[in-house]
Amino acid sequence: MLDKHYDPAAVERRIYEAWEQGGAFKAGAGAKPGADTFCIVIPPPNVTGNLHMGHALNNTLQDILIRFKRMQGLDVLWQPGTDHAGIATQMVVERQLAERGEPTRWDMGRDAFIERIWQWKAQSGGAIINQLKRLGASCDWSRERFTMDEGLSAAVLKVFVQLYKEGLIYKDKRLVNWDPKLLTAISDLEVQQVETKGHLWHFRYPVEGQEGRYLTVATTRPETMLGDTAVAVHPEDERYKDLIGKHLLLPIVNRRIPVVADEHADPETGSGAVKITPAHDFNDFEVGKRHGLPQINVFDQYARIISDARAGDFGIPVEFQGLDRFEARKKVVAWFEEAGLLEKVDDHTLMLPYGDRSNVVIEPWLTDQWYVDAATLAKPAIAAVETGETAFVPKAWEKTYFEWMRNIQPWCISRQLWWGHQIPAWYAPDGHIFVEETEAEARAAAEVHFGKPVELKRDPDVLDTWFSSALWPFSTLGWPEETPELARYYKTDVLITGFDIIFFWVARMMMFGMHFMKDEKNIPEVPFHTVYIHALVRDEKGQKMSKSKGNVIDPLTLIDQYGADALRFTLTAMAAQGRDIKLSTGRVEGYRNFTTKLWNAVRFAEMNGCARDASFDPAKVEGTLNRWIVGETARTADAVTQALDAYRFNEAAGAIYRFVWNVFCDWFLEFAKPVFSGADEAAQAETRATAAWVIDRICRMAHPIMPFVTEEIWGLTGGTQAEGWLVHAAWPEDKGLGDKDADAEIGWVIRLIEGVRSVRAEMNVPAGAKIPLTLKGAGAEAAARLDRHRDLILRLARLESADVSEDDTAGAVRFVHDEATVLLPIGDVVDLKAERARLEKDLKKLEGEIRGLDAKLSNEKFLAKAPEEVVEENRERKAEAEARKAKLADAIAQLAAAG
RNA sequence: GGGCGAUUAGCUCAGUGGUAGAGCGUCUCGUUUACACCGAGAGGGUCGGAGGUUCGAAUCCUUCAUCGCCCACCA
Repeated sequence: MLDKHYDPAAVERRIYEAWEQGGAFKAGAGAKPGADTFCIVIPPPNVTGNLHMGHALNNTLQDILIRFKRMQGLDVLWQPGTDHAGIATQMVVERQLAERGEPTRWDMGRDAFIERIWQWKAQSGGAIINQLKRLGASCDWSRERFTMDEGLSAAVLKVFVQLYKEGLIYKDKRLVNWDPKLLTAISDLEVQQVETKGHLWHFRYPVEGQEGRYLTVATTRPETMLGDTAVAVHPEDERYKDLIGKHLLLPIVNRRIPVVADEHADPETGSGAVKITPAHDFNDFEVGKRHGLPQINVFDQYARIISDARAGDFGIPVEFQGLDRFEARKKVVAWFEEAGLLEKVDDHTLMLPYGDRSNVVIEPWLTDQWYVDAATLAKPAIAAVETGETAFVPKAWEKTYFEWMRNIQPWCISRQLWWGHQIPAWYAPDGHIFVEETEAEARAAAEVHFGKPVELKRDPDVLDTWFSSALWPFSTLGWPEETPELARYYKTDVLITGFDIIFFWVARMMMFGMHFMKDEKNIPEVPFHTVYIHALVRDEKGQKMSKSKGNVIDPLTLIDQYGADALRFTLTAMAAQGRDIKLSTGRVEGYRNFTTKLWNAVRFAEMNGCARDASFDPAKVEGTLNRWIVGETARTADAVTQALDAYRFNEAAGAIYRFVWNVFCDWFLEFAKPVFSGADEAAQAETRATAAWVIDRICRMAHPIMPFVTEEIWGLTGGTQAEGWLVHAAWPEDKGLGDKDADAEIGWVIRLIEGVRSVRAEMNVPAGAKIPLTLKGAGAEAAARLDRHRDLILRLARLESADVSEDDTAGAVRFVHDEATVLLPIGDVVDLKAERARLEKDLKKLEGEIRGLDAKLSNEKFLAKAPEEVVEENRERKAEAEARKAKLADAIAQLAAAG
């Protein structure tokens, strides 16, 4: 016996545990023999992470596809795992050390610190895996991987070494985005440009040999002037043309710097003269290279002014040495002001680069780093999307992908961290680099090179976390080993992710996948044929959820409150192919109510003895009601299938919602009530079996979206004996069921009941009052329909009687129902004036409709150019409207006669 | 500076050439073989503005307005 309210908290844990213990999600479980494969690799969440709303949406959508394909009998693998998240994880553990007053990572040393992180991972890492389970994710957990586990690390080494030997990975000294808090380089993608209100300082630089003449430069970064090695002006700029080739005397450091002509200087901007600091600005770096300027690095790794021997060489006064960059800025500005060389200060809005993890201003800094030649790797990855080998859904995202990939910059992959894949490069004392998968191989190579053994030192840096993520679609399947899984499931099918990850991850998987994986004809093979890009989840006001704003909705709280199914259904229903989802808890509550509604419908069916009948054949039902609901069910299942095939998740959810609530509950079950309590045993038996069959179909088609409640119902209604878990039950393929006669007849009854209800409510007929109904002018079919369904019409319209008759009752309330007029003689209750007003309102509306249709149908161009079926449809509508109009006019006349 | 997107009922959003929809909220009525996490009914929109294409436009095009996002080295 089902409880009155479904209790997700109690049911979900039990069911998930049973699924897992029963191996329900194992690769290939439940597949038909010889079935095709369907594989999704999960976007690996950070091992430090907690499930947020974005994960909930992302994994709900993946789970829907996985469960859908699994039920269709495919050999399904949903490959799970987590990401070691280099910076994030190292920060978490460092913070923990600080909180506990334990030694810092510097105190304990690299090996001990890494060991410490592994301990942390064993204890508290991967909480998100359990959270994914609470959401209902049906991953093959027996295959869970971690980007730092042995196999994946081997894959990383192999990829790095091969790319190095192919010349696609190289080391270079150039400006990088340096994070002076985390003390590491980061890639362009990890830099966030933030609009900031600042100032533009105008400094006067004295011209050498021309007493009293100055060249004014404008800068947003005064402190970098200590490293200036030139000033650039536009070659055509008349104001400064005579100064080109002359020299300036750089204040404070008394450095003699040239005025160079360079297109980079824009006469319209600032003063038209640009200070050039090649070691601290990306543009200036390029200008410096063009003019062979020295690169003077005035910052240390903390972005403080250097204070070692070089400081003196560069002429940096002692009082500036060791200052933080922002302190140095103040001091430089003060110096210029005092010296009378500060021309003016303007307010200025500029974009400042911030590190996405550290949230400090990033410093362009000159260092040696490792780079991937992304431009070369991007070429086949671009072509694969151009040819459609991999397609984005929605397609508009391809444009974003192309734009980035066609302008791709070298990818800086080295990080000055400890947690991650250490770069497999060893240095000989003379600086010669040996890149091999193991130290032994590096030694051997060095011995060959030098003709004798030499001492080697390994590069201390680790790789960008996204480097290992880029291998995820094949490394998780076993590569570089030639595993059966790799052969079977690569290429994978669909990748589901948010648009913010297209550059970080999707593009890089495309590049690496195509470089390392080849099909049987040795042609590069993409990692997946479809990339589904979903929206970002925001709060109900449309703001990005963030801890600092305090507007974070925790999916686990919602699961506790409303159940995982309700959350999943909400996210699915809102997953239209757009940019973002504004989530409100009211919506979740609404879909929680939906699960309760479904639950109660099943409970009602159970109370009325509806049980599965193995011999039931939906194609052979006889009762009109049953033929109708069988057809509705099949149509809904078909709509859901089509929606899921097209990744229109919201449409699938909408179809199920409407069918369960507005068709099955509102009408079928109500219509079934008189049958259940009636005397016709044959009809009763068929209706019971039909109801049970429909519930079975609902369970199946709703299972991908709401797996828990459907599995529970399926089990309680005897599903498990027949087919095992609902997880593995066959997806409904009931096309062609139902018939038009039944649809027409049930539709007629529904409209009749709705008509009566509407009139009753509008005329304020007390809900408890039973009134007689007369159907006037009814044809034979209408009379028969009334006869066949009299019981339930009486019941649902709250009537005393319902008969066909040509007798008119003066003063009856009336409405038009197809060819007939419905008369409801409600005697004293009728307010004739109100009734007349009601009818005239209807008439007016109808006349407006007819006018519109007339205009269309008398338009010759419309008749000539519109498709025949549209014209025909309009004709029918007009005929119908005219008939209704005549009936209404008649009704008003009757009323006038009565009054 | 370049690109993308949004603007539809009080709110949150579907719909993307052929009779304007849902959820929530509002109002009225209601315990009738499940469900008040319910049922019945009602009200509510010139689909951001202006042009255009079309027999027909919320839907396609142009333009304007407002809001948002992404990319970019402008001192």
